[in-house]
Amino acid sequence: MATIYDVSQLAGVSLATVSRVMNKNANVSEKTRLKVEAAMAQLDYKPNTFAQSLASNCSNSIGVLVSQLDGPYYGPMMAEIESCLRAENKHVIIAVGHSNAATEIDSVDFLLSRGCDALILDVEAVSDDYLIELSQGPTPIVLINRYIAQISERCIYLNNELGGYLATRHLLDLGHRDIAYISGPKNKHDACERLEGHIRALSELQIAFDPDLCFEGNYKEEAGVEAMKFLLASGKTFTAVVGANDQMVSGAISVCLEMGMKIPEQLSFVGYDNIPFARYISPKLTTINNPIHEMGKMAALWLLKNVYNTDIDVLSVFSPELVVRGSACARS
Amino acid sequence: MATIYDVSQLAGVSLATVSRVMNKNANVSEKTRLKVEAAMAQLDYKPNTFAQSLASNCSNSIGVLVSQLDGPYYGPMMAEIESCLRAENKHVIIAVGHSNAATEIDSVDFLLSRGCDALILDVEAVSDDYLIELSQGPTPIVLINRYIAQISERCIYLNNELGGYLATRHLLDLGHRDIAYISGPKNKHDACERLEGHIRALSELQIAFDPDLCFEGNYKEEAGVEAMKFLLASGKTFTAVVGANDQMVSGAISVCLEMGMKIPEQLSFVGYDNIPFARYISPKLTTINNPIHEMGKMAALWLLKNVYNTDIDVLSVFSPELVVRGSACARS
DNA sequence: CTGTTAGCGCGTTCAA
DNA sequence: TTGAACGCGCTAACAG
Repeated sequence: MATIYDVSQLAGVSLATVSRVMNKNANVSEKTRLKVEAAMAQLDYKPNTFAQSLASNCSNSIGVLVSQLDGPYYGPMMAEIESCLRAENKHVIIAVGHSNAATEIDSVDFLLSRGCDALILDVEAVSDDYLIELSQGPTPIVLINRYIAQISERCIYLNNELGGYLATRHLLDLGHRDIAYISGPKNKHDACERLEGHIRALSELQIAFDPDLCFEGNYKEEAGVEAMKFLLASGKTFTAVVGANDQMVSGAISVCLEMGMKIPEQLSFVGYDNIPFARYISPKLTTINNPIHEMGKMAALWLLKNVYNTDIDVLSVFSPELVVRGSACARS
Repeated sequence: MATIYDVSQLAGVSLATVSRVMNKNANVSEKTRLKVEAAMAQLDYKPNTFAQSLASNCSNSIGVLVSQLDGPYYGPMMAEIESCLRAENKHVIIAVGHSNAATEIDSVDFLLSRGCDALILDVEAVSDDYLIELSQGPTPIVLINRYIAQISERCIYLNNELGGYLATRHLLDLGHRDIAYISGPKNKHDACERLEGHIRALSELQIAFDPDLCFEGNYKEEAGVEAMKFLLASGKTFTAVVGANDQMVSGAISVCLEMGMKIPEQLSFVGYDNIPFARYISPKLTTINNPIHEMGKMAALWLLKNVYNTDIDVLSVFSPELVVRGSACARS
């Protein structure tokens, strides 16, 4: 493997000059620059990134911590992050937190020990205080899907409460009054916020929230089937159900269909997230769009701008939006 | 940040000794080892991975190149790879190839330039020759989802032809004789192999393959809807359709459902891959299980064993298997 | 605009 | 079993 030294010899210049042409910025005369570039090409020279990192204390790597890698949710986000960063020749190191505080902290340490220049975190179990303290450390962080007032400028966040509100509001507008709710795990911020939105929509029409009509699931399909079975067995009346994410709704719908129910005629459903599959499920899911890939993009661009001083525009904010498809209809 | 030097001072030993206790193997007396460990703890010492990599020429990082990150397919694989590698304190750097030769090659170069100790590649567009040559380079590679005879020991591979055979065979066994096929892109190995399996099953019963009953899609849901529209409009008779992956089948089913058709009574479907969502689609997909996450695991373990000499057992081989659910029934 | 010279933090001989 | 010394490949002052 050719080193910077070999290049400098071949080009007849010093190490420093070679280093200068590599790192653009400095002033090098056209002539010597061409000489050096020719030498680099001839030797097929590739800089050693470890040496660069050691000397410059910059690794050009970003750590990305997500709570899971399987499931339909994080793929689009990772894809955006990778492509934005890659375009600037940064690389991404991944870690998975499994929504578990110990694992999340361990993952952060892992990423930090790997010398990441910055971290993109989608963490759920860890405390606000931990994150605030972390944000004061030497490595910049950006939070996805979480809002902490003290470090709000580092939070890339969707208004989950509003999304929950919109979902339920849609059903209310369609005439439904008895609306069941399949919640995400109560220990997750987004799950609580979505539920709050649901309750707010209800209260606008003076409808009391009925805890018996609410089932707490874990965001997976299987929880949706459990929830539906529970709700159906409860003997309670309801003409619509809101799910805290599309996966649970799809699980819930599957049990209804299996029982021969007509969806949405007999029961309306509204989901949340608008995962790619939502439009190919039958019936097509009416849901709340969660622009998770855009949030990934924004996180990446934010870092490019604030950590690497790249000259780019960071996107503006975004809001949850209702996507009307076929899983909810007017109350008969 | 404390360095090895600080630790050596505090412990009253030399740099080399500290280095020795970090890298276990060497002989250090119990007494001095404890002294050093105490010093490391007191200083909260964390080794600088760049310096380690530079000096040892080993980065403890594995590059993983997949063709896409969104979609239901690669998530489970990435999850397995991350967890296996992470357990051994290796980290994974990701890159996306987008099934495009230039991008794939660029990604490999990118990963290589990042000093990865080894590469896990899921590439489709690049030639066999390129991969064979790459495998002779200094950085070990493992191929997922691809078989190249000359480097077979580095290929982690599912028998796609057999899977295609099983899918069609199942429909044949159910009495179907006119079977449409929604193929993946013909420039992808797995797509061709699956189709070959389909044709073999057909030929076992002396049924000629009818090109008019075959539509080439791009593995996405949307291609499934296009395919279905095309097949329905063709005027050809068929009672069943095999899709080269679950996503296209779900797209295809969605158009049938929208037209009011009864699935599977009027038309049977068999998919491929058994993506997590397959069991929550309505009707639940009969499909071919593709143990992609196990392949990811195997790739990771193989590297641990062969590159890092970790003492672990590598999994045995696996085969595609039919998963019977509700999207295909006997011909009426 | 270019060259010289120190490090960056650690692994690894080679002696002792 | 331990320590001294060198080198990994590159960046960043500082001089000129």
